[in-house]
Amino acid sequence: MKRKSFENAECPLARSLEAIGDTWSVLIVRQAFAGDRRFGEFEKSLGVAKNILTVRLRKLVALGILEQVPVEGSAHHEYALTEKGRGLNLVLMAIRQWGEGCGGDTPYVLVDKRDRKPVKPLAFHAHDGRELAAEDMELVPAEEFSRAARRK
Amino acid sequence: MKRKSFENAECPLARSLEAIGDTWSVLIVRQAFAGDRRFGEFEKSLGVAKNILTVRLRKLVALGILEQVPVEGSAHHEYALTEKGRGLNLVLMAIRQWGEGCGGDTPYVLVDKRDRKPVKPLAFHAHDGRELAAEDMELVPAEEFSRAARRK
DNA sequence: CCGTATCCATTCCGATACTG
DNA sequence: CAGTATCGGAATGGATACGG
Repeated sequence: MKRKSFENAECPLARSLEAIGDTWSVLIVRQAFAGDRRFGEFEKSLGVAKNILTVRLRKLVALGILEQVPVEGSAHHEYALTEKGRGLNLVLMAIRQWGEGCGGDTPYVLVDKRDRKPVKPLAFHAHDGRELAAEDMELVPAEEFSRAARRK
Repeated sequence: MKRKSFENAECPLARSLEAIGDTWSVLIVRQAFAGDRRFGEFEKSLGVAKNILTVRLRKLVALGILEQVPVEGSAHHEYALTEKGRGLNLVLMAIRQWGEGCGGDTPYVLVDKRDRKPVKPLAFHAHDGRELAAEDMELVPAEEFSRAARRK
């Protein structure tokens, strides 16, 4: 039977997974951040079959994560991250940070270009700047929250 | 042919995807954060087939993301997030945050339990606290970084 | 209530050959 | 170089029936 789709899920997590819940797509985005732009670059750096790459690129373009930009002097084009696509950097880094925290070695360090110092690990911060643990937070429906805020 | 495996990839991102690059696994973890603990709870809240749920739960346990805890007075057990599993909260929230930033409505708000105020959006911060954009950062091999640090 | 076992349709993945 | 077309095998997903 057909695989269940989460496109119209009310949960933003499930909806996002429709976009990036696929391994190849994530890896393609990673390579896009690494500088890959051409079809052949993705193909070589990922070792993925052409047909699969074609489908994935199309999907990412359709989702507004990549966009095709024409190349002057060539009939072909390149794939560039859109604003939306660049927003995935945070997600990718969160995943990387999690993976490194768990047993593995740490082959990469994220550094500030300006002073070459490592960037702080991602963490939650309260409105006043306090760092928050997962247990200190709660996910509430937006509607309920705005009602509570109004009452205040 | 067999699907390519990224278990031994040198990239922590690819390795992590082996663990959480699957839609059902992520959704199961989400439900675990939401409070689901029993097999039947996951089954009902996700509407997933039993056999698939069985496989996914086993995988998550094998990966050290969930653990089985015995239930007193019952022959059965519950599934609880491990420390490693709880670390995924940041990843899930990063994905949710990204999904919300892109066109969709924002059905949920993450609030501080203490003062009920919304938690700050996730962002990168330099060592001195400055907020950083993706373009201001660079991912460098750990070895290279420690060499540079030593030279300083 | 918590799984396991089996069956079938669909989808996916990789290789290869082919086109402009 | 950048795809498209096709194919076989593998894995996945869902339904259902069964067992402790």
